[in-house]
Amino acid sequence: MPRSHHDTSVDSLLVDLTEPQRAAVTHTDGPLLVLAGAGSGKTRVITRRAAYLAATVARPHQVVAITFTNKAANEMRDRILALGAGAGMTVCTFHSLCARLLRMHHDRADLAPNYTIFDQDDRRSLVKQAVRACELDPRNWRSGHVESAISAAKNEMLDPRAFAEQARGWVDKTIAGIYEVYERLLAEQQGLDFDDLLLRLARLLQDDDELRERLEERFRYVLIDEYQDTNNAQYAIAHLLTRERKNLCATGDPDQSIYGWRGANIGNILRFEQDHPDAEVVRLEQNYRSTRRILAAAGRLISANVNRKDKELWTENAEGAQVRVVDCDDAAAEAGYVAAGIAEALAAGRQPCEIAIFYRINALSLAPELALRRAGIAYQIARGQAFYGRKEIKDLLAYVRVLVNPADAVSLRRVVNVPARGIGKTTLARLEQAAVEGGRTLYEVIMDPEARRIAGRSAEKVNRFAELLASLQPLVDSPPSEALTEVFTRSGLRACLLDEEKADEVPTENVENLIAEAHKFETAEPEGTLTRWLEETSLLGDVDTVDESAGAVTLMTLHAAKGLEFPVVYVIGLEDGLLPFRRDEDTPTDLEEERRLCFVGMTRAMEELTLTHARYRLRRGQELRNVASPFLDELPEDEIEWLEEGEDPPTRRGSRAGPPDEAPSINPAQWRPGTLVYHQEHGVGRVQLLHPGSLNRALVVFEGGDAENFILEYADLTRMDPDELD
DNA sequence: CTACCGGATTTTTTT
DNA sequence: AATCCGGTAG
Repeated sequence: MPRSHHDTSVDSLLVDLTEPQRAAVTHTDGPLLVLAGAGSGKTRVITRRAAYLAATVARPHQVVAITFTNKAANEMRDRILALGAGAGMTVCTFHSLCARLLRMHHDRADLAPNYTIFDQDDRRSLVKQAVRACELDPRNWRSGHVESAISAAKNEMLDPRAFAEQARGWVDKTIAGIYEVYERLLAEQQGLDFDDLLLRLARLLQDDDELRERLEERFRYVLIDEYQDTNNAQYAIAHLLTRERKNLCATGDPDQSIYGWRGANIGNILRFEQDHPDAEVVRLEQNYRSTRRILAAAGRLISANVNRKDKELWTENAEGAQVRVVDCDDAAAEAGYVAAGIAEALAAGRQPCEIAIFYRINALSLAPELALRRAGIAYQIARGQAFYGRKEIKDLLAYVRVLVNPADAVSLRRVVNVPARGIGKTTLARLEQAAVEGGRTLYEVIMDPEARRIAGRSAEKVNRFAELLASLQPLVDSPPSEALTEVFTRSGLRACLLDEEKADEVPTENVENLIAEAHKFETAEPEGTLTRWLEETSLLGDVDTVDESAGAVTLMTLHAAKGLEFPVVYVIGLEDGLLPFRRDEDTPTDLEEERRLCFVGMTRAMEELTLTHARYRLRRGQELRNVASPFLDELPEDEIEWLEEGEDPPTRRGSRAGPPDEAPSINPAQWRPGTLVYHQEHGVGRVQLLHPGSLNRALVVFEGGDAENFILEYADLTRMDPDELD
């Protein structure tokens, strides 16, 4: 390639950058900290810099860029490729980098090559097992607390012994015991939990100088995004990988640190300059994303944080509309307001993918979902985990996991009697006992014709199960989609689902979608093994499933929203106790982190931002009076427009424009006592009583004798003509 | 061994 | 409200 051509392409990487952006991009060797405010073009800088490195001082494969989510990684990879440099660059999340390196160097890490990644559920079940093994009452040692204690310990890079040593009270000492057993169980099953992925790689790099040097040689330039949300293990990895060359580029924003609760250490970014006295520091404070008013509101909010480096974002963007703050009666009214506003925006020409709804907790998605459905507006929820958490999906995955890693007893136990094949608790307990006594895995015991006699009357059933497993085993070398399809049929899962399908064909569809996903994986990675696919699947995050091209409004938690942007944003549930969140009176809240979370949500908005609050909200089944979030009082009045729901809501002002409009308005005349209705779950019923009001409520009694109160505007009730009966 | 019932606990946020 | 667990009955 002629030299001049080369130079032009490098120039084109710089030509449209501002001075600080260019400084960040062209800094090649030595530590670099990019303090990038929200919307300051950080991704642009990272991608340009990666491409610049690959075009000047490094080969693409010597650059590794680490992001927070897979979605961010994919986008970044695409953008770098689009710049014409960087095929072969490593762009991935911390977790997937760790998973891959540990797999590659399993021998040095003292791991089985086919180790499996244990997710939250698996971890829970192992913790429970550990609690039982310690002869503690599972009711007093609720897994939630123990799990987070163990996770915290791992984030601090404390092994069970170190944890026991620093344990103060009796509670911690007991947890140390559980931790130890948990680790043993995990090791027996060749499993690593999410925290282990980081911890084990950090330890490996610490202990194995030769490997560390090899990896340093390979990854000469390390870029880490969202550095404010790294935990101690990630911090250690970052520094171990850059020990000789110090080519560590960290980008982030202390004001967007929102993962303290899972061990993220905001100190990592605040200390960067002390860690690296020779570091170049670039500040990006011009915002290209939001209108002036949105930025002013968000900036005022975040300035209320005391523990904070002062920083002022500015923009040359238009002033824009005022930020709307809306008081609503209850969650339904709030959702109705949001849905109506969205309908109007769509009517005005907005695309659905330009609109997002954020909330503090997942439970808040329910009301908006309902309202959007009633309004005929397509939406998607960023909740990838939920899909993989489905029963039928987990069951199928468990079979596949057993193929990949027969030592995985959590999965084996899950499938041993799914579909029901007459191997119950007693039999399983006997088999497990035999396993413990013989120092073998549960799988080995099941497969061993001798030991199987232990099963007594159920021996024949265990026999057949063993044969099934043996016959499935060869599928481990098949392409993932094929393995899944075969397992689905031969395990009897498919028949079982079809059997139950009478009313519900969704589970089968879900499995089909899973297989389709596997197909996609094979296309992208033709050499991809089942093991790799499983790995990728277990490391999928919630945001990773959102699809801009889906033509749908996006709903997600504030945490998931980090790094994204939308022209139109609604943040709902701005109530004291919800945002800022308060679990209960004696669990302290990190108010500053909550405020940063709110800040993150607000700064996702490019043009229109609406914050809503409901005076009454259902919490744990009870309706509670809620006070508006103190954060709302911290906003600058000039930039805010306060609205009462119903005062001048953006309801049908162009009444016929917009999508099929079955919006939350019903004709009360169509409803009277005696009206026949159909409900998905309860079947056919008859309206008994009506309570008209701003929302029409109705008491419905169903054929089965069930009686339910519904809000007609939102309930999934279909009116029936009398002659439709029978 | 399965099926069902009542009580307890849950979710705050996630790779 | 919904799920999950343990216990009991069949």
